[in-house]
Amino acid sequence: MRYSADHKAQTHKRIIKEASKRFRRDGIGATGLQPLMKALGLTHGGFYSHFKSKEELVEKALSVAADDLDTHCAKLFAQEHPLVAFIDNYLSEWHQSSPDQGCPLPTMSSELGQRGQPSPTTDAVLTARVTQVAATLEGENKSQRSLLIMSTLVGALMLSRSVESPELSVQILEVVREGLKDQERA
Amino acid sequence: MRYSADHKAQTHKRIIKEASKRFRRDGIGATGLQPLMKALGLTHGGFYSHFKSKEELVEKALSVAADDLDTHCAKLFAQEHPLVAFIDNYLSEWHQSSPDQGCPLPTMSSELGQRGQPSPTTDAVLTARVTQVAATLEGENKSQRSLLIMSTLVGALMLSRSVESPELSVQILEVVREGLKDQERA
DNA sequence: TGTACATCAGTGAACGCGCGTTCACTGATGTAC
DNA sequence: TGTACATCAGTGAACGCGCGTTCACTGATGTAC
Repeated sequence: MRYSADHKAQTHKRIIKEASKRFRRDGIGATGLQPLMKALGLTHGGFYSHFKSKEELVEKALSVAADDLDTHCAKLFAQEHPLVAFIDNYLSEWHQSSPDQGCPLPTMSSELGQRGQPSPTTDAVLTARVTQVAATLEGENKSQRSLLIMSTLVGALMLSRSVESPELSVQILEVVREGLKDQERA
Repeated sequence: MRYSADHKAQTHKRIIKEASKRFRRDGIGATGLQPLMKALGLTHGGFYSHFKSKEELVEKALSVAADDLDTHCAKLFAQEHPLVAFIDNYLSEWHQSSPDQGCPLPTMSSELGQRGQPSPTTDAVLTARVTQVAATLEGENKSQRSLLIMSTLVGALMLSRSVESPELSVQILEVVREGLKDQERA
């Protein structure tokens, strides 16, 4: 059943979009292609007319997650207090409970490292944020301090999501959020 | 073939030990019980005379990893400059390239969170380190500042391991290591 | 001390399952005449 | 404008594979007499 004009491109995008959500929410290994395609109302066989392997999808999905994040962050950094806006957003309860729509670093990077298939996109996402954050800083060693801030944000969000106690989870967000802002104020 | 006295206890420990390495190095999902038992010179069927499920092994292995870390950290915090020793060790190139022998937080916590089986041991490991670090601090808000330091360490190590570029990997270690020490000196 | 028996850590084949991937096929649409 | 044909996104059964788990079995050792 041949479809009109850009139907394939649409489906292609839909697969990547859904994958980029699932990879971030459940992890790469725990995301099956069969359930993924089924969720889009498609059968799994058709997958390979879009991608040559799961690995290719991983790379594309990570890339799309990176683009989403770029768009999202552009708005934050356009605000009056860009660093405050970024930190508050990164460690918001919304971000903590929406891994499928957020930064791929706390969810996907450890698995990508363990798989031995590290992606240039990981580096790109990290350096993009480091650059944006650095631009908001005053004084010396901007990029170094920015890298330190990013490490803290990624670590805090991952821990906040992984911890069993809801109180500890919230505490991590709050303490790190306020601590980081205090640090750069001083 | 019945074995002498404490033979079972020995094997039990060996399984947990090997699992705690593999879970940290490869991830939980990517670690098969069959290869794990084979690596110990055993067959996979015997696994269930030691544990009732893989999940039980995960919990025990995480617990052992936590104990290893406790022992290791006790030495560091007994040194003259405990915080410096701890930070330097946590972000050392040895730790970065030995996930199977190091802190389980950067390797296992995100997967535990994603699996929806968060473990109290995750919380225990984190709070143990937070308490130890807090005890070395001067001034106010010790536990808050300690939690911020731990988030930074965990995030930095995970990123350093996940990033593609070796230069960036080393840079993360160095910058965060020195940045954190500077911060607490000031 | 010597023999019969019970124990049970470990064996290895088998279970169903979901994985990533392949492939012959379908059939609605676009194109050519 | 109407008809014949080519295209190819998507179908769905099947592939081999490794997973976690089960289970009837083995056989060296400890125990009982």
